[in-house]
Amino acid sequence: MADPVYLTTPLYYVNAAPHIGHSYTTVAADCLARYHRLRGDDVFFLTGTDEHGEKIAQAAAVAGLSPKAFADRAAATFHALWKQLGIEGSYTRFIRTTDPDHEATVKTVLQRLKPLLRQGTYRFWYCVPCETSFGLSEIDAARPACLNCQRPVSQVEEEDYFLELEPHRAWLRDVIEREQMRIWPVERRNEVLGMLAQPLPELCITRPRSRVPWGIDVPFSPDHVTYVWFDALLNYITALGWPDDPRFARYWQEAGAVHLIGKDIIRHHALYWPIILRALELKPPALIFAHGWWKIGEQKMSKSLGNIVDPTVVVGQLLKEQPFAADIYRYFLLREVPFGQDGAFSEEALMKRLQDDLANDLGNLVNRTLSMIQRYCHAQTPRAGDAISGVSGLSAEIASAMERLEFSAALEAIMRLVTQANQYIEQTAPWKLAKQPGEAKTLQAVLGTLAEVIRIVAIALEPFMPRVSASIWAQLGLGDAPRRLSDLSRWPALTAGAPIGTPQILFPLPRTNA
RNA sequence: GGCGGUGUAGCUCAGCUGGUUAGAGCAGCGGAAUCAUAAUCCGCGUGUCGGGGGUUCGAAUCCCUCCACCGCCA
Repeated sequence: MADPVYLTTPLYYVNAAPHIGHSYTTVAADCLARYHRLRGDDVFFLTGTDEHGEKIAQAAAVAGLSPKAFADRAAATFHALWKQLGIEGSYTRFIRTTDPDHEATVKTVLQRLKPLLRQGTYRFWYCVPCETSFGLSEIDAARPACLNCQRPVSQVEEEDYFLELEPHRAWLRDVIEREQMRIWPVERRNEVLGMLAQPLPELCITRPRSRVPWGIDVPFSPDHVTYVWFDALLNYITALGWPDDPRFARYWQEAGAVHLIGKDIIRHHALYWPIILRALELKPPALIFAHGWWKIGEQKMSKSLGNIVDPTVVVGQLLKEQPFAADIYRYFLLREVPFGQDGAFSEEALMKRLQDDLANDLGNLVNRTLSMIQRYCHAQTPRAGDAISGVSGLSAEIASAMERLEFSAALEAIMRLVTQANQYIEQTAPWKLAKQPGEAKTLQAVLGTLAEVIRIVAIALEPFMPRVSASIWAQLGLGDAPRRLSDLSRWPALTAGAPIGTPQILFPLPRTNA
């Protein structure tokens, strides 16, 4: 039967609008989810929003809203973005940490862990004007200044509940070294192992309600709410209906979780999370993949620099002339940089990918082929000749790339086939064959071969550019026929004589006025 | 300060456990073609593989050291 797969993005913290980084993780997860579905796997794909904590309460106050109303609005923004990027409908659930089932899960977990918790004193830095706290290690004790406003911060103490991590350190190191929990890319794994070379401090998992009122109740202490990260991580099991839902057995225990995250939250996912799970006697995730950051040109993206890239602007404005703007953006994110490394976003780089890879190579290949079929074959699918050389290895190449989450490598392989098809056209020169009546059969075979290649490209592109893939599919006249990964290695698969669809320019480019 | 990483063509990078003339994409230069969105295709790279030293018959690939940059931890 179909293999279960459990994929997650982090729950995005709703204190700020979604930016390119949020979209990166979700696009990658969607691509992986689509790939698995194309393969026939049974995918549970989870994303959502993280809505508790002091920063949300603050942002809400600034907006003049209740925290919940603020979070509602923010969650809607994320929803809308995923819709725009072709991801809505792909995720199995959009979970919010304010969802009732999640709050119930958190409370259940706290009850279960209560015997393991220790009450103690939590020390941290606090900026009174910002109402923001910072961990002890975040602030330079020699010059204690707020990370937001640079004003002086002071150390504060409060009574909280702690979960001990140190007793689990040796176990965790073992689990990572034996690859029972994989951490990719390997640099991140090394970092985590580095963290595990020293004793782990306790994890403070509550906050006093008096200071942070916006959080999930701690069932055994009316004076406390749950620390937002502790709350947020648990979503991964809430969504599967832990503890009793059969989906939990299927997707968590059987499949093993694949968590896609940004490298900034590796600690929470690779240290805290598996230990929390162990305390609950649950197995750790199967894979944590921490991707890199998008820099803007040479610079780090930051609020203070004012250079935050809003995907809505990229898709809705920069690419507004494009019928497949979202797919172009997706292609750029997944193709430009190997997953795991930092990348540089720029309008020039985006436009270059659009023009070179998509319009000139891919779009042109589809268009020139279909227009020749229209002209030379009465718009009927010709019978294919032999496959061109790049076809046979593609399936394995994609499989091996996707297994390692090397999205850019998979796209590179697909685009290599596109280039080979363009080369094939030059070599066979169908327009010359068309002028030689004796070559009619060869002409048909050549164009049939090209149609098959385009069919294969369309299937292979589905996870990356679903709408472009669907358009190519329609242009081939395949309509509602499902795309399946297994058809990647079928040759030929098209029905000779079947009518093709209407050719459509995939990536219209403005005339170059040079 | 501790741990780890990186430094290869103008740019971004591949080069695994050492072995024929060090590669790709992009950019650049020259040419061909006209089916196609002036889109495509072909040809062209003498790079001190960061510096120095060492191991080896042989090193970009191993070891030492120095320099520069980066990450994580403290």
